[in-house]
Amino acid sequence: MPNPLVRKLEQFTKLSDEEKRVLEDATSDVRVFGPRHDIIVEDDRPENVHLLLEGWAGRYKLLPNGDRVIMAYLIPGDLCDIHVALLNGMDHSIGTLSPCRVAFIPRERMNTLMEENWRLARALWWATLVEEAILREWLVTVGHRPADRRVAHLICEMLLRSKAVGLTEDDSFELPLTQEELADTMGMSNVHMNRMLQQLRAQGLITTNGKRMIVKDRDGLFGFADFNPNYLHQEGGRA
Amino acid sequence: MPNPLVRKLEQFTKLSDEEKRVLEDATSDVRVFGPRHDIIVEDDRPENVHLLLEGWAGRYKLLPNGDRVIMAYLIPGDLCDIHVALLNGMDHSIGTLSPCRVAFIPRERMNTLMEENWRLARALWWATLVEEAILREWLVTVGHRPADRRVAHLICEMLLRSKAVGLTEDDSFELPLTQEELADTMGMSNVHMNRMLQQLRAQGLITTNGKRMIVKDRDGLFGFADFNPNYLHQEGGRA
DNA sequence: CGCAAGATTGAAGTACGTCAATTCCAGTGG
DNA sequence: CCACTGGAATTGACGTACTTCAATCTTGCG
Repeated sequence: MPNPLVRKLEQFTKLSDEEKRVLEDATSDVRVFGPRHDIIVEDDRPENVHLLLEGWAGRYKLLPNGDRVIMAYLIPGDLCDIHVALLNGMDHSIGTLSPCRVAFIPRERMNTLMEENWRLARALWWATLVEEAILREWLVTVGHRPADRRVAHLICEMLLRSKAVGLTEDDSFELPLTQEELADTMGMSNVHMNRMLQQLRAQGLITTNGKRMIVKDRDGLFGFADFNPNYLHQEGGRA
Repeated sequence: MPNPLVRKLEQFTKLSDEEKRVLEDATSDVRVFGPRHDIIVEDDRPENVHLLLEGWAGRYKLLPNGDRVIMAYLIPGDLCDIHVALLNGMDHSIGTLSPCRVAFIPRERMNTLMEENWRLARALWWATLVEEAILREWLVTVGHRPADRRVAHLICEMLLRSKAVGLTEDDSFELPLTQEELADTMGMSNVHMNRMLQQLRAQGLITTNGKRMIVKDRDGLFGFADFNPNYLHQEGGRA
């Protein structure tokens, strides 16, 4: 199985064997977590950068009123926190959503790796810019789309992101989240999330089978969600 | 007047005279725009990176239903689009909100500049990570805070960001936006934005004088907004 | 001084939240 | 193999924070 980070970065630029080796080497310290387990919490200044190899995790904050806000989903190939290689500390927490396999990369190692190899640094930067683009789209979705299209849009995105790391089968993928977690992500109540999912099923756009999300009418869903995948920047990078 | 980009990056790390000179040199091609003028539009692959020297601009998208969504405010010192130095194209547009002075930096120049100077590249990367952190906080705000606190939170942020580039006087700053633009930012109607501003005035937290926003009770406003400035990463960078 | 954009107000509708049951289901132990 | 259990999904009734529409009032500016 190829390293999912390598796979992801190669969407942006071809990596040399040497570069791939460096990345592979860095991801040798692998640890396993159960679901709902914190990897880093706010204000930490961890000594490691974390790369998700298997499972889903999420960035989140807890509000004084008790609300949990999920601001991003992390899937295999995603780096949790190059931030800490550059920023002062975490302004949010990261926790697993499903069981996960996570590679721990020492922060210093990451730093020298980037300093010594501009191409690699650039590829990693590219990955954070894509993350930022996703965040912008979520902001649009949460702020300006009605609840049903919000849910539809999220499903479209996670279908494509899952596909990009080889985790789809036809148009279905594992969505290992509860409706409450989905609701905390899209800024709505779990009750309403439930109703919107039912509606999408009734519209014939999706089916679910346990934790598996099956997109029955891909074009229909994309259209309904007003989904433009350009923000995922998946077309393969610049020459 | 010092270059606002230099000023900003020095929040992260001390720059050498040589590094400052390189940045100054790069920002020699300056152009002026009136308000509501596009600098880059979606799907562009512009030949220049744009640095805001004076005025306010915003990242936005237009939705099929006609909604305009403003996803970020750019103020002096902010880079509009290092994205295009790395990504395939713009997934959103950038337009001025007030009259602006903008420096045009050739994309290729930016690329070689970063490639040749890792410290500078790192500082620029840091800036994009801060931007990402702001985006996360907006997502929290828009998705999970009631409208009155949403507005309050935005005012807190823009007060601190303005202060960081020397654009405040006591606790007041220029907010050159219409209520409709503010509403498009926070995902609410202009009518409701108007009412929330009135409420904040009635609570004695703010006053306005034309386009000037005056924070009358800073602690009160911070408290009401549940504002934690950690996400702005303004304490000065790592050693 | 006059005009257009922006700010403000009121009234009426609605998409969503909250609360509280009830049902479903995967996992566990007997 | 089945009964038990606790979390998740689902349902219904009801309340409310927002939106929309439409009018009026204010302000900056030529």
